[in-house]
Amino acid sequence: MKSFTEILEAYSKLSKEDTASLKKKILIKSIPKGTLLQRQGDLNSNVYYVKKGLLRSYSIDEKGKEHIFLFAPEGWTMADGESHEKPTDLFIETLEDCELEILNKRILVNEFTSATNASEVERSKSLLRRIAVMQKRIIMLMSASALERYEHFTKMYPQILQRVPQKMIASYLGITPEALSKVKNQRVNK
Amino acid sequence: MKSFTEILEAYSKLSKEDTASLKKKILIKSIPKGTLLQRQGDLNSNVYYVKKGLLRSYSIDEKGKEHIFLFAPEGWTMADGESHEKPTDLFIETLEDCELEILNKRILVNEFTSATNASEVERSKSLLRRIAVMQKRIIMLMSASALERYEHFTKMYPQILQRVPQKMIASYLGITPEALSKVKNQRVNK
DNA sequence: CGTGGAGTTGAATACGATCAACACCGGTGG
DNA sequence: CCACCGGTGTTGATCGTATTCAACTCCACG
Repeated sequence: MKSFTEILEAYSKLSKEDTASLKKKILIKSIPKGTLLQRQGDLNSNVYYVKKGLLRSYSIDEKGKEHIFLFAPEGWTMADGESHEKPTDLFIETLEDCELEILNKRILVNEFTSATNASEVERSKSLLRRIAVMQKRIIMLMSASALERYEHFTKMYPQILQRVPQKMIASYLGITPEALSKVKNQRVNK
Repeated sequence: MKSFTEILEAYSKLSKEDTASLKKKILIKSIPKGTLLQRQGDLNSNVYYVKKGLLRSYSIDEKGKEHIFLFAPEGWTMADGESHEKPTDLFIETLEDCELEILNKRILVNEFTSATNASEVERSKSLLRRIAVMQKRIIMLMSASALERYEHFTKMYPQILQRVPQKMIASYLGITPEALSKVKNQRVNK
């Protein structure tokens, strides 16, 4: 995975001024072990490229349990949040002393969108949305019981619920059809 | 979510010739319920935009079990595979009679990369790689036991294994620290 | 030293998987 | 028109895996 500056250097078609101005906005920082870089609910998140050290991102569910979402060792980038407008879902923390390249997401989006074309922006947005959906799914699979997953699904995708056989819902939720059938009964008895 | 043609129409900065040539390559097809559009291991995959109907993507694990990865109703796009060079991980199937916009991935990549700048291509690639990782993680969470997840982790991320406390590995795998400890014992007794 | 976090072990429990039997259609062919 | 069939969903009994809770060891670090 290439670092921000490497990407910028590989830039062939962006103008020199754009490249230079964006490059100025990348912070390079040394940050000690155990620092919280971002917390759940933060607006205005950053993107981190790990030059040295190790990061983790994690969420804390309603029951107070931590779920690690991703480790990012040297050469990886860590980011969270579909857009720079919505609050983040994850905490990001240094697990070792780190050297990081830090790029503010709002700046990233603004600079890039002005320097590039509409279709690519659209494409990126759609990929980011997809990532956000998958991220929520992973947290769900790690933290929620069969019942909770089902209730979440019914809320999120009522239109799909009525159009596919139950066993496929079960398969999507990661449980057996029998388990789903039983879970639905528990549910009406409340 | 915008359809391919809508995106193309929103295009402001791509040249007219590029837009027109790409537009020609989008197939619009009606496809009956129950058709397999793509199977696990296919090369040369497509991207599908659902104008009408419903798609599902799923994988089949070593034990022969199906796991639904995603439903795509009207207005969603369905795609799989990090790049057009690697074999796909998923089956894609129509669950209803569908009307689809179909765009070949290789064509998409070739046209776009020639018409856009290096940094955006780099950015897209990095997002696609991230999606591929998450996709594998979801399949893993749905299909693998604690032991299998741990063994997979040790193979994939040996460098991380030695740098973080075990309870964090457990948290990443979606199991309790106690369970991980027990799983490791089972393991040496073989 | 002594204290607290990390890891291990064991016992009891809970949750979902598996297996088997059965009810309920919806469609097909006799 | 009805009988049959396969697929879907339900229910119950049993089993297995992971969770929970508690006790204990072992360091690392003050």
